[in-house]
Amino acid sequence: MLATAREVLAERGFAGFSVDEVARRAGAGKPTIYRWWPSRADLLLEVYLTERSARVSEPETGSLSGDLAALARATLAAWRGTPAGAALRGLIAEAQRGDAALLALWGRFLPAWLQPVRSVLGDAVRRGEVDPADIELVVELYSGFLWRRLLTGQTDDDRTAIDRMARLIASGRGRKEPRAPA
Amino acid sequence: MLATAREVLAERGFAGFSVDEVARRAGAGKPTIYRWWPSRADLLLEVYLTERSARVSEPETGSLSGDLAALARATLAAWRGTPAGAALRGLIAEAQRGDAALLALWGRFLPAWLQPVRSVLGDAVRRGEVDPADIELVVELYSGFLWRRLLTGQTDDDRTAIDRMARLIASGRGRKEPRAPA
DNA sequence: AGATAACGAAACGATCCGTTTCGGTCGGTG
DNA sequence: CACCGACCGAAACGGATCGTTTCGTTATCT
Repeated sequence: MLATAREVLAERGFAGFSVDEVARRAGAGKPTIYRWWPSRADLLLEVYLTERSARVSEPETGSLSGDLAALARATLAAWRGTPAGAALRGLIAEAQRGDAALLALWGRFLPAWLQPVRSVLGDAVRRGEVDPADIELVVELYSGFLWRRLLTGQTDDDRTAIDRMARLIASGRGRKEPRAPA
Repeated sequence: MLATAREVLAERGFAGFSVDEVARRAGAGKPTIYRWWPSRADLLLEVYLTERSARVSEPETGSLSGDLAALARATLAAWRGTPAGAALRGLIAEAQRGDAALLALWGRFLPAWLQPVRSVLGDAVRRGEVDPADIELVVELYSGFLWRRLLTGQTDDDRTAIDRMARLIASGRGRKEPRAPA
């Protein structure tokens, strides 16, 4: 079932992803699909989560900028090479309808999605590389960078741009008084 | 006509924005709407452009971080207080369908949208505040920050976050070798 | 005044979501 | 071995929306 959804997303992208299409290909009835997933968005979400958790693992390069770059590259690779990218594009697009159920789903999904970045940032804080007060800023800039690339279809592995992004974000100059180097 | 579209967007957001609804309220026929705008997205786009060009003007604070912060706050204010925010949310959502015409529209719109940031960055380059090679990075981080906020509904005037974002982005530490101050 | 173009209203074809209905197939039971 | 009930695929339905077509009316221009 999920396999069929993945297949449709991979072949025709979010544009060609409809519940009817998935049901047809799976040789299943729509009621059966709606038995397990309350809405199309839930189906997209599950496709994304399974796909992504299987692919992206926590990097350990020793520096925040290295970790951020590795994480970003792995995420983009997963978006590029699996239906995860199409699924997330669909989720973001659908969330703009403002449906209450969608927003609830979103509220549960966003923190889960941000978990790897927060983990990497936690390490950096422990190393004294980042002021805890800067965490939210870094999370926002990092996710904004990746989402914008996803939504505009730029999921290619642009190493130099990603490295620059990671270095700038990790440089931590957002505070009024930069900390003296340890 | 545009006034009615603005009104619908303002009252019911992108969720309640349909061509039929606009036609009904305007006392006009749908064919008349489609005579001027080839698709719903074009209508959204024009609402956005008129709304935004009337509101956001180029800041001149003398520093890149100041300009970026002012620009970001003005943009968020326009999104918050006018139908422009709802219109852009709709445009971004609709673009995810991958329709060819949509992508063409997007290709013309994105550069126009980025023009104010690029202008501010041009000033900073002339002042020697920014390496021209960093322009794309700053543009990406700035737009990613704002879009992410728009798409998640966080259009409030979060001064401290915006200032931090502007300072970090403007600090220009993304290069391998930071330029020596002039 | 008469012809022509534009326009509002309504209906249409197509697509899609999410729900309901129907008929057949499989399990377990007396 | 015969029967009953739950599940499921298929199909149809109701509702919404986009973009198009048709039609009668109105307003404009000659």
